[in-house]
Amino acid sequence: MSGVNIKMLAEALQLAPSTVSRALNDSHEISEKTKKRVLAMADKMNYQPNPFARSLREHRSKTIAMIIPDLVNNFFSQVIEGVEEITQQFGYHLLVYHTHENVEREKEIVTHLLNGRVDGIMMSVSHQTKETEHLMRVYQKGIPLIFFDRICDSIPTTKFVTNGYESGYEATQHLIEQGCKRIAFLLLSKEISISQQRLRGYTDALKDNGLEKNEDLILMCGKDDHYNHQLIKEFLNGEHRPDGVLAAVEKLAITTYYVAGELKLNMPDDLRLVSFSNMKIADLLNPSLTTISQPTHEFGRQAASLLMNKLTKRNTPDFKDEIVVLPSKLDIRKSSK
Amino acid sequence: MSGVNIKMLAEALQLAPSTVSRALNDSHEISEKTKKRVLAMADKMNYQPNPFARSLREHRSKTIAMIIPDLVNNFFSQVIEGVEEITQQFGYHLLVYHTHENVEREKEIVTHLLNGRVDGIMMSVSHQTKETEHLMRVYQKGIPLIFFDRICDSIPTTKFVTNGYESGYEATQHLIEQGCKRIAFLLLSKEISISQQRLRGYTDALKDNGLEKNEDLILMCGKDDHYNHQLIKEFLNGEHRPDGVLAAVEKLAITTYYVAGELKLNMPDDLRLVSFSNMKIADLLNPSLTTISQPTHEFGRQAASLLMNKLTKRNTPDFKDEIVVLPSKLDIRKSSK
DNA sequence: ATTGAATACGAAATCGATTCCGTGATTAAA
DNA sequence: TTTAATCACGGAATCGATTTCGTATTCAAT
Repeated sequence: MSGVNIKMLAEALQLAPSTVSRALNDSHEISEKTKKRVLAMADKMNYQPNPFARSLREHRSKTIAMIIPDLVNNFFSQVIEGVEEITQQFGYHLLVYHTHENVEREKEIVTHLLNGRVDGIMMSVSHQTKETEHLMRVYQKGIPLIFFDRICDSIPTTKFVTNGYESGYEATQHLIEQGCKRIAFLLLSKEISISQQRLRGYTDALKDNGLEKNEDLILMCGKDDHYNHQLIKEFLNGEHRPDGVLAAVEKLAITTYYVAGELKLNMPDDLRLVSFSNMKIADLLNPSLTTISQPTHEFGRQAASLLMNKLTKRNTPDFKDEIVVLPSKLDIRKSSK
Repeated sequence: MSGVNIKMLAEALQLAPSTVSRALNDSHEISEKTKKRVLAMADKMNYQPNPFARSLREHRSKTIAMIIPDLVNNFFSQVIEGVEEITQQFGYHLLVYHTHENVEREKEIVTHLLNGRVDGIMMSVSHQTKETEHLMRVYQKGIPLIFFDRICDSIPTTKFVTNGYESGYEATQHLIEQGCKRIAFLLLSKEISISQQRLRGYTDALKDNGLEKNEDLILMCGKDDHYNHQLIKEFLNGEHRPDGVLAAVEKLAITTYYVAGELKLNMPDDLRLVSFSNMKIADLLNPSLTTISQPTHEFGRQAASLLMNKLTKRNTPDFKDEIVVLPSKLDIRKSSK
């Protein structure tokens, strides 16, 4: 049934379990000769240490958790790739949990991880998570915690974000330079926290270019695609329709494509579009989509590296309460040119 | 540092640890009154059972592993979503490992999972994994193992695949009906195992329609995008260029779009294209892409359900050595119409 | 020759939850 | 009223690896 354990190994070698354990862990207390014998026998008997016995004793699991809202948006898939690249190098295991933007689900997951199952947590909070008590408990328990993208400000730890403000500003500036006079901003009401900086960049760019800020041009969309479609359609069909659109999230840009098609609006002539997005085939859309893309793999790699460093090196100081900014990149394509 | 354990709980309640354990597990040997007291105190002291102690004792981890080649292809992201949906319902944890199409990496991962860390494994093998000894070891160890999409025939267990043959046939038939005479098939050399059925569907459809099979129309592409680009460009630029293309994987369809653009080939007039793909925005490509999409979430849900059933219900028979087929769906769009 | 320190290993406790085996008390059956 | 069964719980072993104490030997130093 189960495999060989250290006791069986010890018996086969006519040694005590303690000696075998030390030999396997390359302790200086064991002679080279014995070490070789043990290693050889362990190999021969195909010995695999029991991870739970070890974790129980050592109070660490060599496992970290990644808690994310969703995967369908390929942003997080790409981040995971980056994370996994690092954790594998360190021999750590990666548990993945989805909150599906549900705060209650997030609480459950986080609470379940309070029992030591993981040595560290990387997470992106579910939209406007107001309550932070469950996160504070993780922090106070001393479990290394890192936020990325959707961060929680009130927890004093390191957070990785992208430069939403600058990107929003840059994208808006670009649209203005292309001659847009009425630039709209599309965002998901659920994503306020992350979209807010993008929105500020947008409004500041307008202001700096002497364009009036117009609340009517800021369109709050919801979760339902069909509803958004109607909303955007009315918006783009109105008398005072915008000549430029900056979408805070990819899915709203997609909907804009559909609506533009229905309304026979020609992009970029009738409407210029820029979107925050990590789509790989922006080039292939009709017209190709100007995007602001985040350094997803870098997100994963840097956050995971910081965590791995903390977990594997002795006397590492606690994470600084700071926000690390990884710049996004504006790729201008035909939808805005 | 660490949390409260069952012994501390017992002390606070003036009970034996064994009694507390039984009360928490709702044993019939414990009176209702005591159970209530224990539950209340456990709640008050914020007791969280140690998962490693439990796993060590029970020889099960309530964790399963998902081993996949890659995530960038959103096929697997979507499957994971389906899996996670099920595992969460059962309170199971999900470990994710990527092989990056590297057989050696796959062996390492699989071998590491032989120690009981997971109760079950769901995997999609890295391309043409010829050696199956490492998989056989998992099977012989008695760890429930399920394959999906990229399966390993020689292991007698349940495998989930999609109907590549029928889809390949249907797509080819569709292209023929649209008037294509010279239909090409694009595949990745690394993906032979999975593309082979699609290829057979393609060739049979040609045969059944009285079209000659032409080896020159079957294009083996490689891993490098740039190389593929050149290859496809020469292919589509030749004198005997095809008037229809069936791409076995999405990335080759993407490259075809680029090449068609460069060569000023008009789709669908000069070239009709159909691709196996799970892209969500096929509608938005220029022209919109006709796809054969797999039921990804269903893949994840069904495979995970089968596994959960096996792990949580007593006396479940071993997985049958069978192949479950989940049909793909042809969505005809402008690239082929 | 005696003391001191390495050297190389063994015995047993430990991590925290579960469970086998008892055992005193209460209740039901004879 | 005696016997048997049931109830409700305690004690201790157990899962498998690590680690704290020991201890018997060897070797060098005084």
